Amino acid sequence: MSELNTVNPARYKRSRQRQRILSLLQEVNNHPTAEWIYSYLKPGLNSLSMGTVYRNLRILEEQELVRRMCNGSGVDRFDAKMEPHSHFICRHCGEIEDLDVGPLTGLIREMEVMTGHLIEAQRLDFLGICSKCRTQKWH
Amino acid sequence: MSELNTVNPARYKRSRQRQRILSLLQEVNNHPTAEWIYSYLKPGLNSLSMGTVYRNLRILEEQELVRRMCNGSGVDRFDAKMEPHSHFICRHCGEIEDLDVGPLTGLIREMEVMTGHLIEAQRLDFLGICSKCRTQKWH
DNA sequence: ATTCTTGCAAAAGTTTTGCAGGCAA
DNA sequence: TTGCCTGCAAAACTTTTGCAAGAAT
Repeated sequence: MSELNTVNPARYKRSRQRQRILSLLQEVNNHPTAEWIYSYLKPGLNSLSMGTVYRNLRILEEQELVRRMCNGSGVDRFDAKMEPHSHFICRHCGEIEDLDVGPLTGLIREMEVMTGHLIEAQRLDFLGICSKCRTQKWH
Repeated sequence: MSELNTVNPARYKRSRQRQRILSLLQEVNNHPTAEWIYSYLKPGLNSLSMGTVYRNLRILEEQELVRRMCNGSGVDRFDAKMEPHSHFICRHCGEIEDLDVGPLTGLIREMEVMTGHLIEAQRLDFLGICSKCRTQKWH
């Protein structure tokens, strides 16, 4: 299991900064931005810089330990939950919640046959108003 | 039908630039970037500027005549096909193809009951290797 | 006449990169 | 020792915005 949780050691060394970034992403479920990660880790890693955060997020993404999510806001978010799942995004408060929807196997097969493409992954987001926001008056 | 193809006239005037941007998006199916739209229209609209392109894309998006797609590249793409559909994105050549997958009604209901959220829209992308790229050696 | 729109240029905001020094193997 | 990694700062990019002039109603 620990082998799945580290970068390829033949290609990358172990650095404290990268370890902390990965551990943090694996512990939280709030799909943080690079800025949030930086602010969170900075107090315990005094010399940390944004360049390092961004560089490592790219490496972790390339090593398939982290996934990048781009919503419309222009700021990317990151997620270390790698099992296939979907997201619910509240268009009022912006909250992103994981939803356990497995791969849409039937649909994928159907699309593969119809198009001749090889489908390797899916990305499924639901947009709407979350239950908390629904109970308020503005909706 | 033409009423559905224009912005709210009580709120916005008709401008040549905006008309051209919308028409272009309704004619093509290549999910272009703002830069592509600008380059395409510039020859016939000599004074066009990028600021105008971006401003109008926002207005068209707000009027629900155009949808914004953010892939991981940091450059947004735009789509005037407003019927619910999915996308196939080739991770080799980058091509984006429309797939006619309607709303996942059953799944949406299930998720709504389970979470209490109100689901208003879905976004479904398939990622993989397109049939053209599959026939080449690099895969 | 009033209000929306444009082009231009500057600004804003996020992400990337070059470099010299530091750390890991 | 070799090569990856970091911090810093500058650069690169995409997108937004202020403003004065122009167009639409």
